[in-house]
Amino acid sequence: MSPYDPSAFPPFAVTVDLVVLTVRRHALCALVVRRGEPPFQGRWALPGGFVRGDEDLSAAAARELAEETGLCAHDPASPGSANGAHLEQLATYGDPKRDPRMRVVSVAHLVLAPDLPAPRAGGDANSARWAPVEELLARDTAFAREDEQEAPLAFDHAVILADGVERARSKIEYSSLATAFCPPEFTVGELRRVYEAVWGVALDPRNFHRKVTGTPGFLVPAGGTTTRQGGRPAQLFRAGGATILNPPMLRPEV
Amino acid sequence: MSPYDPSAFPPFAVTVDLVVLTVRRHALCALVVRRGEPPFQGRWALPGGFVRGDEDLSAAAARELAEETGLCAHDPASPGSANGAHLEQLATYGDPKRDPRMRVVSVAHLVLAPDLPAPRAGGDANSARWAPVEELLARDTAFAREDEQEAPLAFDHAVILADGVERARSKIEYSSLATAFCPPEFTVGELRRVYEAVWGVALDPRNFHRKVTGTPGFLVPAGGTTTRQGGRPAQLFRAGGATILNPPMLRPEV
DNA sequence: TCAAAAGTGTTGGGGTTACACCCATGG
DNA sequence: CCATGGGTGTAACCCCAACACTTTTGA
Repeated sequence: MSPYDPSAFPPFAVTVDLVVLTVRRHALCALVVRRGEPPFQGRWALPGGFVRGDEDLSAAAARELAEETGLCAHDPASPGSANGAHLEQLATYGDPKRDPRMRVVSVAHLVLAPDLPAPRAGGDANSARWAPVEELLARDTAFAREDEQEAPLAFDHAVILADGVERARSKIEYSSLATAFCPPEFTVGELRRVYEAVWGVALDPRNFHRKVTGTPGFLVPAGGTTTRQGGRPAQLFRAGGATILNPPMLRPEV
Repeated sequence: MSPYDPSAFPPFAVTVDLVVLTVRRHALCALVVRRGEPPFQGRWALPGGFVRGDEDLSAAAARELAEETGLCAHDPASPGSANGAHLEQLATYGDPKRDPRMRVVSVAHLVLAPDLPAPRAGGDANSARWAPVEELLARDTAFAREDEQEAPLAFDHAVILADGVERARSKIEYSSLATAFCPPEFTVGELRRVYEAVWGVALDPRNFHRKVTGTPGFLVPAGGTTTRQGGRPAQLFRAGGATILNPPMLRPEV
């Protein structure tokens, strides 16, 4: 049996699905789109689509991201343009029955973006929204056996979303990834509120300040101050070159 | 354009590749097989194969593992049989040109196994071996532009291997995964030598002992002692129920 | 003046490092 | 007896949690 023989292997459809996270109104939110076709018609789902025949996986993810949000992805592996959100591969989901139509293997990607204007989904603003993660995942469990319409996300997207959220939660512990949720210039307090929203905990502002300003390369002063959060003016920072945090930021144990 | 239309998406071949790691003679080793066919005929490659049409990704990885090594995989997600090696999904590689024959997306998996008798590759012992990862990855860079025959692993397998090794190196920091490299019963010294081999560093035996025995749930006494390492008899342990280590094991910085 | 947020100083405790020291076996 | 690895004790040190306290703005 030659490896060139097309009958030697079954054909698969390959897609990318996106877990796009942001922090809005002190809550961790994910981008979801409403499905216009069966299966799961009218239900919310993660954005995504087919990988093209000549396209790399990360390129497909970046393309879908641009199509759905207008965001410009910044894959650390292939340093792209600025203004970019963080993009990384998350995991691959290939259960034979995950799509009732055919055999689909989906390579999920994780995107972390600063707070943005309302999303657009191919120009249709009604069919895309930022939803609090807590709501999406709680609905998954609590409403599962009640109302089919209020049930989980389409396909296995609740699992993918949960995996993406968990990845984000652990990765901001030991990396500077939390700055991907912030605008280019931000204050220490704004960065702290990112951690608090993603982890769902309260952090001591004084110790947090010492920690992040005392880690070399994490933050660099941007030269100005702002009072947009009220109170005493706060120094503005940009993300520094450091990508890993050692020692890590400690997450309080609930 | 209906999603049911087969012409709406290009067909892909989907494979699993395995990064199977073990510790032999105080060195971290990976399982490689010799390719019998072009492309890369005669070169070493990671074991792997096509995913079947009705098969889950982790099931395909476990099947390939059994076929190549006789190992029984123990996927934490789907608790299987005992005697099992640790198996987890690593990452997915889908560059359009990674296989010159056709469009292949490979879902790489990471396997951690205790030291084993010489591997068998479909009964052919000559075509499979444990190779020190240092050698496999050094050859990748040092010999790349000299002798084509001594060049890197086939396809993009050097990258996949490097990613798998990096995953293993970081994961033993904050999890009890290092015990997957040990036989069912092992001593603290044997576990320490696993860490030393994977990280390529020397650890203080006294502090290591205190650390692992002082972490609740990491190790449970198995009730006996052994002198197989020489010196004073050492207590035997089994892996405890704890899977995450908090605080983590600290890796000395080079 | 007061509330709110930004910062700094200080103290106590847990965990790690480095190393002195003892224990138990095989050769 | 001595080399080898196993295991305990201890002091210095680093980092973090907790919290008192000062600074600087807007309302």
